Amino acid sequence: MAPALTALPHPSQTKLLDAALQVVRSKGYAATTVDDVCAAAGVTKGSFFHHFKGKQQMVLAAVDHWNAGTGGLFAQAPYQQLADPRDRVLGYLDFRRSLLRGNAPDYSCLLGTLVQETFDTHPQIRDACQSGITGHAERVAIDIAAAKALYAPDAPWQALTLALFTQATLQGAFILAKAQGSAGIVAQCLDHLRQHVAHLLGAGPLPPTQPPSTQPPPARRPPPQEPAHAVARPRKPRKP
Amino acid sequence: MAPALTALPHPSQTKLLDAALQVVRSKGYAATTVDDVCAAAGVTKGSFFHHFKGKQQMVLAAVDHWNAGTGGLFAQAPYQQLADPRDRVLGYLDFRRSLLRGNAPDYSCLLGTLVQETFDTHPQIRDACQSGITGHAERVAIDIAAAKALYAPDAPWQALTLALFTQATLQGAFILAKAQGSAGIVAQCLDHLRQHVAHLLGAGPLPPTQPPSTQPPPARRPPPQEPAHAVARPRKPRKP
DNA sequence: GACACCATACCGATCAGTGGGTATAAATAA
DNA sequence: TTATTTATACCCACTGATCGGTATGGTGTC
Repeated sequence: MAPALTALPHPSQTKLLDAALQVVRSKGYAATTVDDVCAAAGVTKGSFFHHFKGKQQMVLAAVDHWNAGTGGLFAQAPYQQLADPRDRVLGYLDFRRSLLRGNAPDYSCLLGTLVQETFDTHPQIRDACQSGITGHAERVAIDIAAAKALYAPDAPWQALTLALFTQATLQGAFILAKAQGSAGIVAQCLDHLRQHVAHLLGAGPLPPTQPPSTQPPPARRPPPQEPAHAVARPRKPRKP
Repeated sequence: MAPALTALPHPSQTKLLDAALQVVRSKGYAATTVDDVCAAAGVTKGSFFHHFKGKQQMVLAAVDHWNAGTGGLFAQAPYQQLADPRDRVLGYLDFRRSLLRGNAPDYSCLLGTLVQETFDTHPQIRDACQSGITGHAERVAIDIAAAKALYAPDAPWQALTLALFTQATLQGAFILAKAQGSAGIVAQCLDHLRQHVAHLLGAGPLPPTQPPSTQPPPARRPPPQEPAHAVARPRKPRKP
């Protein structure tokens, strides 16, 4: 399906989808009511059912909306400019860390939240989440595979499996962050993840680009030394 | 027959709690109805509300029931008999792998499923899950700390943080398993996790207890005794 | 007036929870 | 011994509220 020249989405529709991203990540799918989404978007139910066939179809559209947003976010991220694929892989993890602002509904993943409670009851939602997660992992795996070819060509592990491992760790870290009400655990998991990935890719314990920064108590930002590295404050998570 | 000081739970109550573990892990908290649990337990609603004050209180009791069950499971596990704490840590990960039988509702974690959709709306449930997850991680961290004292006393990482990292990876792997309808990804994540932990604890790439067995493509669980689920597709297309 | 968009009242289904009843058995009174 | 009370466990019909979805009508714009 190529929506190249299809109608530009109406502002109300975008407001509803943005609201859905926030509400669903806060309350889950089943507990999210249509009225919740309408209230968060500032529109009425009539508008909702004008733009969407029903709740499930709206959530499927929200998954596409999410994939489009995150896809653009990572495609534009500064780490993509790094020449060395290993630097891009580690830069990806550091970029993930830089996104940890606000509360769990702001930085956690819509797809992981959704699939958890719908995998057995809503096959379409499950499949949409599955393809979103796998698609993202495959994009990460491209850089991993390039780095592996350079630095660990004979290692027995697979690039896609390592990419899925990073996604699993992030998804699980979001769960722990929700449980303890703090994003600190996500940063600590990213520390371990970075160390493991760096080790698999032949980087020393102190990588050439930056120290791994395994400080348990706080979640401090690692100061990058890359040139074109402005403050990564993009526009993925919406709403306060 | 002198009963214990604490009243022995009635069989119907235990049946309801066991049913709740299964149903909640399948459908999540909000989508689980009291009638669902009663039907799965083979009792009626009257019995349900005789034993529990309401749905939320029943789930809180189910969390305790879960913690008691898993606590006993890990306390009795054979790896606990190993003398070397590092062997116990790696044995714990291998034991987690051995639990991957059946479908996602059978091997995934109640606490992670619950906290994902209740952390913002049901603080009591969130706190119960948080203490359950943290308590389990702290028990794992005891062996990790002992192994670290033996094999990596000066390493900069913390035992509890590594234990939480293992929990995050498992929780996230469960999410991916739900998305792709297969437990293979959990086994692959456990391979990576085992390698990272072994590396941090100074163990060689080939551990002494068992090979890591990184089969990349299918990673199907070999059907042990059950000839039942040759095809893991018993999904019921529930009406949205 | 044709159409996209939005507002509001309403409907039908669902579900947590209740009210009120039965069954059984142990303890207690006769 | 028999009768009565008490307590636990259980069942079922019902209800009040909620929520997804609909019906209908209004408003602006081409």
